Amino acid sequence: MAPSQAMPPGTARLADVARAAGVSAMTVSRVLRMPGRVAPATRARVEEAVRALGYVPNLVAGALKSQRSRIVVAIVPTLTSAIFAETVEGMTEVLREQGYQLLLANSGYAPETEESLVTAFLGRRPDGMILTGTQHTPGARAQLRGAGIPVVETWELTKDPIDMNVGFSNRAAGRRLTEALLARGHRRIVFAGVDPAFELRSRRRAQGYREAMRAAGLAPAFHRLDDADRGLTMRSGARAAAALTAARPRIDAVIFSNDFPAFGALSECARRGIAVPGAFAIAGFGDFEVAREAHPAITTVRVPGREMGRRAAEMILERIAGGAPGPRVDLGFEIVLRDSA
Amino acid sequence: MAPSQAMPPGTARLADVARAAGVSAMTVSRVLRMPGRVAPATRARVEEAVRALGYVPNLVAGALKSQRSRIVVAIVPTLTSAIFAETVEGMTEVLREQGYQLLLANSGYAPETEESLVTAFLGRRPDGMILTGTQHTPGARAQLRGAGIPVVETWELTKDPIDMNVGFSNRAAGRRLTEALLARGHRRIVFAGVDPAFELRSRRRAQGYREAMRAAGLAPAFHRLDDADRGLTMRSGARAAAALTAARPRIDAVIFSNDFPAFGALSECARRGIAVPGAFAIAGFGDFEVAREAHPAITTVRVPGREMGRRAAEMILERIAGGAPGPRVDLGFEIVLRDSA
DNA sequence: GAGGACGAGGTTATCGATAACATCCCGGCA
DNA sequence: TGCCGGGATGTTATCGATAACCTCGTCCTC
Repeated sequence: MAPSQAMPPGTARLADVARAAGVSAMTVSRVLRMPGRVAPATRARVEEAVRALGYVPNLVAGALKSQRSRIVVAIVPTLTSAIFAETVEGMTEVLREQGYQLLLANSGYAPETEESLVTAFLGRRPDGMILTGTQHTPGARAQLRGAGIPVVETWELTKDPIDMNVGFSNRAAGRRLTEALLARGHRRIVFAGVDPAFELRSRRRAQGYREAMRAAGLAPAFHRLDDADRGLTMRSGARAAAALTAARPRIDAVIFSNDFPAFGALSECARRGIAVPGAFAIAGFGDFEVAREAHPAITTVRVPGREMGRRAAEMILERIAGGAPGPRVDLGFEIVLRDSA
Repeated sequence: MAPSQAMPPGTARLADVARAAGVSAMTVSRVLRMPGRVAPATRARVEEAVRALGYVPNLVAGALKSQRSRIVVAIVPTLTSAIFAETVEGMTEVLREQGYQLLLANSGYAPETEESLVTAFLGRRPDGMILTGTQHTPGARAQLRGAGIPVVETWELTKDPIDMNVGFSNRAAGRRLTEALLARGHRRIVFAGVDPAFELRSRRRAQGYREAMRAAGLAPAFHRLDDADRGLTMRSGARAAAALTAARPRIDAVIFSNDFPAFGALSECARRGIAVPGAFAIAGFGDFEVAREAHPAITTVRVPGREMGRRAAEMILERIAGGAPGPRVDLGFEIVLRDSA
């Protein structure tokens, strides 16, 4: 008979399978979770019954009794930035192998939204939580500390993590990129980013930039991108280029806090017939595909997006398994010199 | 006393709150879910107790008893394509307002992976499921039909949906875009997409393209993008441009099944000094930001990514609430003529 | 041949909330 | 005055699985 004849959802329960196989419910449960501990003949009978009934274990019930939900929560600022999407994919890859599932939400870069998401998700009793950045409300921190589950903060390094931390130094990246531009002979270099009050990561990069400029005896300058929604758009970069290429005295180079506005600026220069990097050099951040494929290709910083997701998930799983991974992992970054600066 | 003093996770239960407030557990439950049915004075006492104990309702237990998980599952091919990410964001926006949460996974474009995800997720007893595309294994379809939950298939239209369907006609979009290029005087037009065996949506677009070509008395031609991982990359478009611009007789225009390879092709032409659209016209699909911001800007098809996500979520919620939304919603598309073709 | 170690499987008692039903109390109306 | 209706709250019985504990053989060892 067909495994999935019409049946009201959740019709088959563990007990039904047990009856069909002539064993106890516990034995069925064991077959499903620890097949090694059941005699082969019994196991075969149970597996057959599972198949015949189209039984799908109710993980909700299992989670309640066992106090392990096999769910990990991830909160990212946005999914539409390819870079966070990669981090999320990295997480799902690792979690899926271990039978864990990912509950996802985006905070829209707002810590208050993040806090309310944390509250709501904690109700699911997740086995772990992965956050983006280290900027969280005191309420969110308190709840997470109190929840007693492994927590990983990603995309930045901090000395005071809620629990664990995997990322890279945005500040060092900003500094090194600036130094690279200085080495190429640029002097009047501007940093363009969103309102630093909102985006800590971008602020850190700007900070590194400033250090490098000052160390070279030059004056740092910040240009604020006018992204209403804080999502870093190409358009905002184009507008920035329009403004900055007109500045006098002439600006040599602009470092954007993200490859998208950097690309927008590059395009704007193409439209205006401004030579890049000859008349105006451009650098970005993130090493998205568009930076590699643009013409000229964009100098940028490669960051370990997917790897951060994988490591974060691995750290959570290791802790669940009873291990004690180091609290802080620096995955580094890489300056990628291309033609645009 | 502080709301969140150190406490073993999940310490406070409904019963604890009830005791602290001097009421029964049921009353606390009512305050949380149907505040209107509790006398104001009682409600205030309960709310105070909730706050004092830092109580977070255990949704796992609630889901088990009530048979409503307030979870909706979404399966997308990939998150790294900005377009699916937008769809997912649309879903989370709508679901969050109603207290629902999104369980997410990516199938990597593989129907078999999708099926195993469906099985795994069904164990969570979700209240609804949203899939991408209409190409699913028989096993997945059977499970979903049998699960008795609302299901929405997105990004395509089908006459035989598992349950509900929201999308647009990829075929009509392909046809209309081709017609637009024909109207602009292009004759030798090639369609470039990934292996049609894998990506039904792209195949449908190619089909529309073929229809338009034949209707104009022209021979259609397909160029296969060599994307190993089926993720549509800019790089593959660049390689395609390298090959196609060398073809003799000359090719007038190429329609890419996605804006990313279209952009890659555009860049490759810039590198080679080939005039676009003069010597080689390029069109894409999706209306991603890069299409709008590239120079020249890319002619493409705007598709309602976010809106599909929102509508899919709304349809699920409406069904849960007892309504019966129409089974099929066509959100249309829009041809966006720009400079590249 | 007794002791016991171990493998296989069963029993029992929850996990924490909520649906369904029961109770109580009070005001209004005949 | 007595009865009824309904708002406010309490009681009871699960939802479906699993941790922890227990039983029963079997086979090995000294």
